[in-house]
Amino acid sequence: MLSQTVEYALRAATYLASVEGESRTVDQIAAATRVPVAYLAKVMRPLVRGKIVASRRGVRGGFALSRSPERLRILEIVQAVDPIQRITHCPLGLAAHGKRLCPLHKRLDNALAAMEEAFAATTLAEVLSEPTRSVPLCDFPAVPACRRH
Amino acid sequence: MLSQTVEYALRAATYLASVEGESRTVDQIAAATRVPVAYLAKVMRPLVRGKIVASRRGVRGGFALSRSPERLRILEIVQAVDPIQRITHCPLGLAAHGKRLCPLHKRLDNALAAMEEAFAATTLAEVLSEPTRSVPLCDFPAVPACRRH
DNA sequence: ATAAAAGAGGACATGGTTGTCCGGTTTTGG
DNA sequence: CCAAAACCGGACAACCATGTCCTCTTTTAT
Repeated sequence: MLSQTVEYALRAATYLASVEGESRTVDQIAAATRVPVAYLAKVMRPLVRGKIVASRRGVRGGFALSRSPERLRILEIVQAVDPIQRITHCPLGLAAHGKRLCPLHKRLDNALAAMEEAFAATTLAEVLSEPTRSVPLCDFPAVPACRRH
Repeated sequence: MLSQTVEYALRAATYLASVEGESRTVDQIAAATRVPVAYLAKVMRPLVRGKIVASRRGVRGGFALSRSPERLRILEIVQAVDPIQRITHCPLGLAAHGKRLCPLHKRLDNALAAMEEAFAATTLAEVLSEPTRSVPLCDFPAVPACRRH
């Protein structure tokens, strides 16, 4: 239902939020979030293009959130990586209705809207500061920051 | 986001609802709903297994809704054909939290729940008797019933 | 200047979804 | 009983999502 890509992107973003704007390499993010490194590298690209994260190449490079977690809604991450396709016209393609959705597809679009709404309702900051005592992304052990140097 | 399979199943069910419990062959349903015949045949099988529709083989056979549209929620069709996988435990697989969902996945599951809720909120009958003047499944022309005989 | 670190991007493998096809089985009408 | 109608089920093709790998480019430290 939700793609792996979305899952991975959200894990990465949550992790980057948890280190408070600091920069982390793909390897660090992958290790922390249990995502295949090589694939995560691909997932990060649309996040960069979508200005969710900023990337820096070269030594001491990596990825960092480009906005504060308070201003980053989960929906933005989803849309950057695997956009929710709202139904804007009848997939049957008959022009007779003009732009009006038929009842069935109106309902389907409502369902998509509900999901979109759920994603729009939460910021990354809220995920981090959940009222519960649990740690985001389960309690994967604190990941060492840059150990070199 | 929503699979083709779900889309097709819902079209088929809506069509069968629109003919008031009468039986229709795969070919008739496919023509009415603009779905590839051979694939629709596959989609119908889980609907049969899920008791959404009943099938009859042989001459004058076909598919018919096994319940009245008032009692058929869209969600049931979705679940029969391509079940919404709710998130019941952290996909990171760490046992430390026990059965508790981490904040991120709680939110994701909320989104899935919202979608599930939207599907559960509507019956096929409601799709057919939409307050708007539009015809379900767009206005594909009335499909002739069994012309033989 | 050079070497190492790290992201960017493309080529390729794998698996699941979508879609086609065909033979088998059940049912009905004559 | 026989033939036609129709669903059942499995084999196979095409395509996209997922995942791996390798090379290129950028950047920094020495």
